[in-house]
Amino acid sequence: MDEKDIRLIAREQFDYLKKGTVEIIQEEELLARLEKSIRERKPLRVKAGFDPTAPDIHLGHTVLLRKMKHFQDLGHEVIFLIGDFTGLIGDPSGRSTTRKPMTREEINRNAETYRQQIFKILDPQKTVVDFNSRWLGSLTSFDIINLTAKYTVARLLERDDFALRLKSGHPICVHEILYPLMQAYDSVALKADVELGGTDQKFNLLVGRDIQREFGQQPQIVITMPLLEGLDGIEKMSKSLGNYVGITEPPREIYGKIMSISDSLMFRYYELLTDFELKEIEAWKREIAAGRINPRDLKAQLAWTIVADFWGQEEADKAAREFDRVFRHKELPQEMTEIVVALPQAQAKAYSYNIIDLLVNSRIVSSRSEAKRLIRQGGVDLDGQRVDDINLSVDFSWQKEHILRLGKKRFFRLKAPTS
RNA sequence: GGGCAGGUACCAAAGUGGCCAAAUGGGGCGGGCUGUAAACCCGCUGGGGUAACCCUUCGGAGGUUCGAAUCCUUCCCUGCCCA
Repeated sequence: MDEKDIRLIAREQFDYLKKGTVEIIQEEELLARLEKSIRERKPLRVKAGFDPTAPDIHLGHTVLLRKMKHFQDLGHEVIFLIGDFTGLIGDPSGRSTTRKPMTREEINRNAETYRQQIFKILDPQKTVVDFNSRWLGSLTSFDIINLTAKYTVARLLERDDFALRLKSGHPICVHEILYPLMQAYDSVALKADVELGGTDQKFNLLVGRDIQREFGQQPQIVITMPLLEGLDGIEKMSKSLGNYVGITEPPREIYGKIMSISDSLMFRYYELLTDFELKEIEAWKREIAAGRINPRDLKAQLAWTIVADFWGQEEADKAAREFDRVFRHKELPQEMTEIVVALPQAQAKAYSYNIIDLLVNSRIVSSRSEAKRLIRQGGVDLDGQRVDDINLSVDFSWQKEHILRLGKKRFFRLKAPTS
């Protein structure tokens, strides 16, 4: 292979990798390193760190995972680093308050869940899963002092999160300041060529470059990926905000959640979560503006595609059918949560139960006040009839089951006790 | 170690003796409109009660008072300034 070919292939790889990124620091460095990798037949070491806080991987994570996959497609070595040690500290990124440190057990459990989930996207054969406690856990106090001596307080405090907290009078603990240094040291330990992260990680990733240089290594190339907005379209997708879609959620849930996003968010999701070409997506926008495409159909295609990614096409078809059935044709879902009604004998009068008791005792709602509130607001439906009387008694003596609907989305099949 | 300012519901933030289950905004939930859209409009958002009303809540624990989120004591937590 001559130099010209090498340059050509490197360029091709570069373009493939650049798609969807926010920033590559530095582009020329990446190009140069791709060339070197091809020339020496040595794959690049690509690192991405994950905090073991969320037991569920959601679509937000997949933006990054998909980029990791792209590196794998090109034969590079991808290291999925579970920050089990740094998890004990808590990443201050984007935080206005100190993160609560996790326990060892929680971290282990979450780490295991990660392992089980990431291979829905990454190639298990080509993925190295590592834990940073492997090296961080055995650093001596001396090592740590030595590490901290390589950076200044001012540089650590200049980052936005800290500056903001400092200004608004929120506490910053010393261990939080140390976080970026620890993450940077991961790059040293792994001799990373590239580190991937969300845009919120930019600061940490850059510290990695500086620290690697201090340790006599060539600084890693930093690639940042956009943060995916959550279902609300405003905040970033996160478990704690509850605006997320977990990749292990049932197909129907994923489908439904995607269908509920706004049209503008839909395009964002297309861009970051599917392999559709940007050109095609832009064309759709024009078609919608011209009234030639119903955005609903496009959204259905998005929902289908995402479900198919994680559950296969058959499940995606099923989810789509079920969705149409329940929400377009207003029919009952095929599967509903079944609840066997069981009330204390004293309250059971010939298998006739008060609606409030029914809701509370079957734990569908958490208090009697809430049950009343729901009924008064017209949010409770029994066998297709809106319940407007909070004293309604539900008869199970001749009819063995009832269909209960709460709001628009929650369905229950209530069954009489079998005894 | 000293001085000052704070800690209010899911979050932010008013309230500084009774009119406070606690303004307002956000979030959430329900209804309307719709494409389960989004946006928008209306309502609800501690618990018990059909209701009158009662019970629990304003960092923790005590106290003053007929009555405390509000006053006092003490403890815990946070920020700022000084050392």
